[in-house]
Parts: sequence; structure tokens; C-alpha cells
Amino acid sequence: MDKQQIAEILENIQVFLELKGENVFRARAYQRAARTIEGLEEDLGEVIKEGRLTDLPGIGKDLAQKIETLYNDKRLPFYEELKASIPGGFLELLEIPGLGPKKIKAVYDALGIKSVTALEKACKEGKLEALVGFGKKTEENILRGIAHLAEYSKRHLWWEANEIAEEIVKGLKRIKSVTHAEVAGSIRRKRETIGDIDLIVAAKNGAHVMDWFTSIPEVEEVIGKGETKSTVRLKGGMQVDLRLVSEDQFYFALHHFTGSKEHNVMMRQKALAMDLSLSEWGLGPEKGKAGHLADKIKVKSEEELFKVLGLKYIPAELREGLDEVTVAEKGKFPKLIEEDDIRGVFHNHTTASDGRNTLEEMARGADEMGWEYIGISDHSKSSFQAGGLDEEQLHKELLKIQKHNEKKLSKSYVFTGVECDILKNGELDLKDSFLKELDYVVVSIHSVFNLDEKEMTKRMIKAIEHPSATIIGHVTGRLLLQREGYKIDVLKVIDAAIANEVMMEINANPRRLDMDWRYWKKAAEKGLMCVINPDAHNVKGLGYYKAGINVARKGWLTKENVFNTRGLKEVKKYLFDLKKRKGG
DNA sequence: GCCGTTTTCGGCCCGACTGTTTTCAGTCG
Repeated sequence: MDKQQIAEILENIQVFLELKGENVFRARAYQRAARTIEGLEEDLGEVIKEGRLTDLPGIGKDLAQKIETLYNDKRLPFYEELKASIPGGFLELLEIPGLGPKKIKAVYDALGIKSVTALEKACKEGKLEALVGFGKKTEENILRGIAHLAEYSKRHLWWEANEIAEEIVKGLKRIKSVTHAEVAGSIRRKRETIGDIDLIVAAKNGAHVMDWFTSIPEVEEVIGKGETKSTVRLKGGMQVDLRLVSEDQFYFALHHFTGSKEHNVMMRQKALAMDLSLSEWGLGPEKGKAGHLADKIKVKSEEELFKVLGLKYIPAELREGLDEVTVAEKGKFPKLIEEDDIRGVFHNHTTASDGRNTLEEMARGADEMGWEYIGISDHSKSSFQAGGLDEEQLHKELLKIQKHNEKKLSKSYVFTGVECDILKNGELDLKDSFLKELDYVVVSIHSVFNLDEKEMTKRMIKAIEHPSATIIGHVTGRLLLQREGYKIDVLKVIDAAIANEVMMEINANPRRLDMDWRYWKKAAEKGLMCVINPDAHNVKGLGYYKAGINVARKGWLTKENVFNTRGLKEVKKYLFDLKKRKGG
């Protein structure tokens, strides 16, 4: 059983324990362990073999035992018994906004309700009203929640949520009395998908801000409106929270609501160790100790907040509650890559295959981005659904690109490449003799997704060992919120890539973001070279590289870890030397 | 269930909002 699956089961245990009304801290311990396992950067099997599970944060003797059982036996009797004791519909009930474990248990104990349909019926019959702690409004809210269940529980791509959030922030900043307005939450942490939008605002006239926010045209429903917090649902189902804070409180609130929850816990613990209490309200002497609230510490930026706690500034992308606080304590943070570091990109399509813009248009697009070069990599013949090209057609493209460069039709230099399909048996889709003519080759899987992990890994590694392979395209093939990636042992692929001097792409298409940020820190330390590629199918798509920067930053990558931060001359030389070295 | 420079028990982050109450529980983030 892999890390992801084990983490999922541990998370389920947490939910089940809460539904049973067990000690919430016991339940939370499982959640913490789930996070640790999910974020583990090394091979779980190794850790187990070396008996190092209990060294991991939040994992003690008992959980280590359970994780080991799951890993070896692919099942856990404790989990199976627990699961059997919970009615099947409880998980779905939990999806209804406003319904938590306690209420679900109460409704079940009193009325035997264990499904959404039964709950809906009971609400309509007014049966819930009679229960202690329930009333007319609770019933109405539950009914509304059920009606929009699918829509409300939907997650969103970072790219889309971010566009909406930035628009609202722009509007807020236009309000005269607003002094600060920022996006917080998982958007600021640049997570790949987003549940809802969190905004933090400081303003002189708070009531006015709340009135403006709850009445913007995109709002479908005002869920809550208070003096310091309002929540709205936009058309399309996205939820937006706005919190109003004082000027002094702003950076504490921004930090707190940027999260993650796990990061905040670590920060509070760090504060407590210094006899300080940290919250969204501020930082001051611990409650109960001398002068609570009396001598609050003031900060004018998040940097100062970290500094007061003896920490180096932790970029929002790294606040996932992994080891960032420990590293910040030591004061040794890498300088993360930035958008401006990118000098060109390699994986792009044109009208020759399934792109929407021509070679010239894409090259001029690169000019507008201020880049020095752009690589064109249209599909190979097996990808007929994407208008893939055969050797002859690709050769024509190659000549066109050479002419383009000779005539200097764009400021940016155009590299000749291809996104070459990896066939089922691991061979490449184009003749070796032709691949040698190109500047670089992106190798990707676009078909036969249903191989088992062993076969798929073997297939990918065989492609990596091909002397012409330069870059691995979207390594798992996942489509966020749409399709799981194919089964593949990414750690083995990483090792093979390093051994064969093949680079790994961060496919920056907002729907892919593949290879996932969780792998990068360790992989880069081992020596894996990264390329951030927008996989652009039109000029606008070139802008996706920014989503790739998010992934790179979340993966602790610096400019040096990313190939396309190098200038044209250096890139030309590297690709030339590489070919000579590998005979590709 | 985990954890320990207040260590092997007794904590475990904490506050706003809602809807239910009449001082609070549950949910959410």
C-alpha cells in the first residue's frame, strides 16, 4: 500500500473516531500522522525497514504499528472494525455545510438517521426541530445544504480561484477607507486546488467594506455577515470569506489565515516556548501570565513577525507544517526561484499539431514575455487525437524553425523539439535517426494508462534510457479534479532520470502541475534537474509558467535547480554537449 | 494517540459566527 492510500485511511480513522464521539485529540493524532505520511519525502518502505517510523513527528508506538501493518498487509483490522461500526451514509452527511460529527451523532441517536435522503425527509417533516440544540433555522440550512451538495463541495483550480480572488482584492483596494487587503489561505500558499477564498482586510470604515463585499454582483448568497467576518457564496458555488481586522492586527491575521493549520500549530508552539502567545490577534505574553494584552508586540510586516520569534521569513508557499519552522530556526533558507528568473520555456504546441497559434505567433508571445528563447514541441504521430506529426512533417517544421531563426522573425531564439509519445513497450514514437536532428526531446505518456505500476515504471524508465530523451513530460499524467494519474513509481523514475541526465518537467498547465511539489525538495537535493514548462497550446497559455513557479517554490527549488533560468548561450551549449555526451 | 529544558500525566491553538440558548455548543477555518 502506498503513502497516499495509507494517509487516506488514517484520515478516515480520524473522521470515524470523531463521528463516534471519541476524544477529539485522539482523532486528531491520526490526522497529524496522515499528514506526516503524505508529506514524507523518502521511501516509506525504507523508513519502516530501518525502524524509523517513530522518529517522524506525531507517530508513536501505536501508530507506527498500524502504519506498518497497513504497509505490509494492505489492511488493518482496527480500521475495518471501526469502519463497520459507522453507518455508511455518515461520510456524505459530513459534506453538508453546518453539519459536523456531533450533530450527525445526535440525529442518529435520536432518529436513527444515517443517510442524506432520510435527513432530508426528516427536515421536511420538521422532526429535527424537536431535538435539543436544533431549530427551524437549522432545518432550513440543512435543506439548502443538501440541495447544493454537489456544487458546494466542489474544489477549484488554483488558477481560476486566484483570478477571482485578485479581482475582489482589486475592488477592495479601490475603497478609500481600506488600508490593507490581501488574499490569504490556500491560494496564498499556492496549493494546486482550492476549497474557498480567504481575504484579510484592514479598514477605517468596516461597515462600509462589509456592505460592499456582500453586495458585489457575483454574489449569489450571503451566508454570514458580521462586524469582523462575512461569508458569501459566488455564482458557480465558490465560497469567499472576508475578515476585517485592525491595522495593528493585520499581519498577525494575514499569517494566521494563510495557514496552514499545521504550520500555525508549530508557530504557536514556538511562541509558547518563549512564553508568548500567538494568535490572529497578535503576539503577547502568554495568557494568565503577567499583563495579558497589556504589552502586545507590534509588527509592520510578516517578516517582523517571524523575526520576533527568532525565525527567518518563511515564504507562504512553504507553510505546510512540514519542517519549515525547524529550518527557519537555523536561519538557513534557500532563495526560492521567482517568476523573473525564467528565461524561456520548452514544452509548447503550435497549429502544426493541436495548438491554436502558429510558430511565429508563439515566438512573438515569448518576446512579449521578455524571454530569450522558446522551444516548440508538437505531438508525435501516435497522438493522432492531438494531430500528432510523423518524421516527415516534423522535419518540415524543423526547416521552418531554422528559417525563422535565420531571418530573426522574433527576438527570441526558437529551439526545435518534439513531445514524443512513449509507446506501450517503452520505445519512442519516432525514429532514432530523426530524433537526433532535434535540439531536445520531451518524452510523455499519452496512451495505455491502465498498466500496473511495475509495468508503467518500466515503460517510463526505458524511455528515459533512450539517448535522445531530454525532458520527462507530465510524469503521472494526472488531471486535477478530473483524472488520477496513472500508477507509476515516481521515486524510481526520479533516480533513473538523474542517472541518465534527463530533466524532469514541472508541467505548469494549471490542470496538471505534474511532477507534484511534494517530490521536488528531495529530488532536487539528489540532483534532479527541473524544467518549468507551460505546455502552452496558445500564446495565452505561455502565462501558465507562473503556476509552475508556484510548484517549484512549494518544492523549495532555487534558480539553480531550474534549467530554464539559464541564458540562451548556456542552454545552447548544454543541449549541444548533452547530445554529444549521450550520442542522442 | 502523542509528547516532554515546567516530562510519564495531563495537556493537546484558538476565536468568530450561528443558532440555539439564557450562558453555550457546534462548526469552521
